Amino acid sequence: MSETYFVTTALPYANGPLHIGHIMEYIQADIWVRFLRMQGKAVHFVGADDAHGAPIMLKAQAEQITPEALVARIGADRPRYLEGFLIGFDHWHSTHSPENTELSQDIYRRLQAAGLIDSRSIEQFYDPVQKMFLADRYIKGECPKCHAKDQYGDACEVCGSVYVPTDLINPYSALSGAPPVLQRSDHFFFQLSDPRCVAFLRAWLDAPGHVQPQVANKAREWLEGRGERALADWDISRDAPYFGIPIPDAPGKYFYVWLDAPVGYLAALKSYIDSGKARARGETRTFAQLLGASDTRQVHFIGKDIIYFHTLFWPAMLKFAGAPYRVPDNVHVHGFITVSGEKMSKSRGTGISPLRYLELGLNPQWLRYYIAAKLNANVEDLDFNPADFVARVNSDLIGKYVNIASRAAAFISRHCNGVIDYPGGTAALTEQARSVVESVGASYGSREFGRAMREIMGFADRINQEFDARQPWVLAKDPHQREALQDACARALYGFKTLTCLLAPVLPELAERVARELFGLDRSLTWTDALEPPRHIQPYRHLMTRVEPRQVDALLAPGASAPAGTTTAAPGPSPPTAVAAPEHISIDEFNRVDLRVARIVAAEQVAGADKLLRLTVDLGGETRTVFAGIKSAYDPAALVGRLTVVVANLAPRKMKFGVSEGMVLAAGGESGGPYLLAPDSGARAGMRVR
RNA sequence: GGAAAGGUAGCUCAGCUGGUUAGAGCACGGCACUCAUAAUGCCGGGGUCGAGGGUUCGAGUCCCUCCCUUUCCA
Repeated sequence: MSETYFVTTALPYANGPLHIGHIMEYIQADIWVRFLRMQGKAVHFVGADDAHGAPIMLKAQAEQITPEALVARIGADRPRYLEGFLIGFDHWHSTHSPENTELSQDIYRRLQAAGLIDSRSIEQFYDPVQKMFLADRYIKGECPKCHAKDQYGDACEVCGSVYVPTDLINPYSALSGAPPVLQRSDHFFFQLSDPRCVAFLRAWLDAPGHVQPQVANKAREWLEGRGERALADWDISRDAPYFGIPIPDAPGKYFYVWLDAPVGYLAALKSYIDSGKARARGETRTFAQLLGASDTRQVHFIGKDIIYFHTLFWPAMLKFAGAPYRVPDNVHVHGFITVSGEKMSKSRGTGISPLRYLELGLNPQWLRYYIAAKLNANVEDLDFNPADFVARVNSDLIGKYVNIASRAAAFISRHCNGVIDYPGGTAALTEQARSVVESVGASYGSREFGRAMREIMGFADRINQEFDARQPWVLAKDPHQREALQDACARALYGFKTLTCLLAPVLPELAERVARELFGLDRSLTWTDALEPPRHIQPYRHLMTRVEPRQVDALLAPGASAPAGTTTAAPGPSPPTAVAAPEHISIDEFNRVDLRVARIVAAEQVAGADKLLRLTVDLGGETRTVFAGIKSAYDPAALVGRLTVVVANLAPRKMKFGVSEGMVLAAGGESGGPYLLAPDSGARAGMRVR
């Protein structure tokens, strides 16, 4: 029996919608998976939401909902993206699940039994207002080196120095603004520095094929670090309150999110199998049997930012947890995607919104092809260049590939009644195609998709050249030349079928249509179909349209990267479309509005006002009084501590109850409201909103 | 600061262990063709292969130095 592949992609954090970087990774993995399947391999391809951790807990808190509700809302959005880009996960799960709890705790217990879990008392900053320990990123203060203000607890963004939070001068909690206090607590550590772990990881990294050479080098650097850079044990516990999985026999302690996140790969597989879905697709083994089988291949696709976790912690955890857990067979690392050479940034709103791409009606296969054409097996960044995208897709897919069917099929339908015959025989053609098929297969297998696309398009070029040389449009005018016409078109259509098989992993929908509509098959194409000459066709129907530069312009239009409704897809009636869209304003006009993140430090009823609350807001050092008409929807006590957005340069307005020095932003309409705006966790009072 | 990856035609990229006049696609110019939702074919212009040294009979390809870009240092 041949191998069974268990393939995963990195789990997206469940605090926001998927971005183009996620989609690129999924497309990469999906192409690889589809290729394996076309070759008849068994593949289980699963994903899940990474649902735990402090950021999700805090974001939920800010929105006044439970973390479960937040995670469920985000999770409900995933299928739109995955189906939209034709990403064929067999199953999508969540790390906030019974399976993940069970597996994480089981792995932990096994590591404990192996003597690799250690407990130590550590001293850490604690927020007395929020009543929780603070991760480095939630502590700010003055840089001990260059004395820049408001720097994070781990590193200074101004001078670049690295330190620990306790080095900060005048530290304060980014959550409450209160000065944090040092407090002791027992933490659990996974002893990565144990000689057994180090020896194992060394061997694992040295064995060829597990990871790309550059990745192994990077991991070895960490592994062999000396002195300050020495490999440290891994703090895997967090104290309550924490949204996570409880640590067995340790009340008030939870697994650090990065412990249970990769276990989510296994939880997704287990859920897929236990739910019966896998059985329905022919997988009869149990979770443990499948994982433990010697011919199973566990493969993870990840981005270069999380190499550390996937090449050190994760293999070591699995190794020392023991059977049936298996050490990853491959960790495939890719680079980032940039847009016009610029790094994608959620905060700056650059990048491409996948949802908007779909909403604008762009064909997902265009993007799949473009990404495939630029992807290789190295850890290199990939640039999305709009003009290049249009040129590449139109010229390769429409001009070269689809055009072959379009120009040859009409003759066969018109003059040969749809029957394809090969007066010149097919042996030579098949031989010619075979070398391409083998070469492209090798490229797909090694994830050299760019090379595969070049090889495929080179073949398409040759088919067009030959077709041209035979001048079938001339032959068609002479009834005595039917055989020559037949042969010319048959060769082109055979080539087209081969091309379609080779492109099927990238263009699954198109390949499906070609198989059924053009060649009249009642099944999907497989890899061996590439060398099977077609014998008849049905009338040609146009297969794919060109990309209009206009569409790409719309995709990249300012503000396009953050479509409304992605994170707040509230059910119920959609906003009244009758509201006239305001006239366009220039970016300069928009920039005149000084929007700021503000922390509500006090909120109180206003005597004599039936709609207003008096809010005291902190704009990052500056305190303002703002009156807001949100009394009907909010209890003042519940507002204290929340972050929201205010117009900071609104002219002060004298009201009956005092002067309002700004305006709080809230959404509302016929269906309800007002709903106060809340920034994502990580935003801080005083930040400019743009 | 340390490290990694990259810097090849206007754009996006190929160029394996060093070997004849450095390639492709797109874009551009010309020609041909008209079957194809103007698609296709042929020809052509265009590169001191980031800069400077070195090794070699010979370097885009190896070594050193420097410059630039991106990223990582949990």
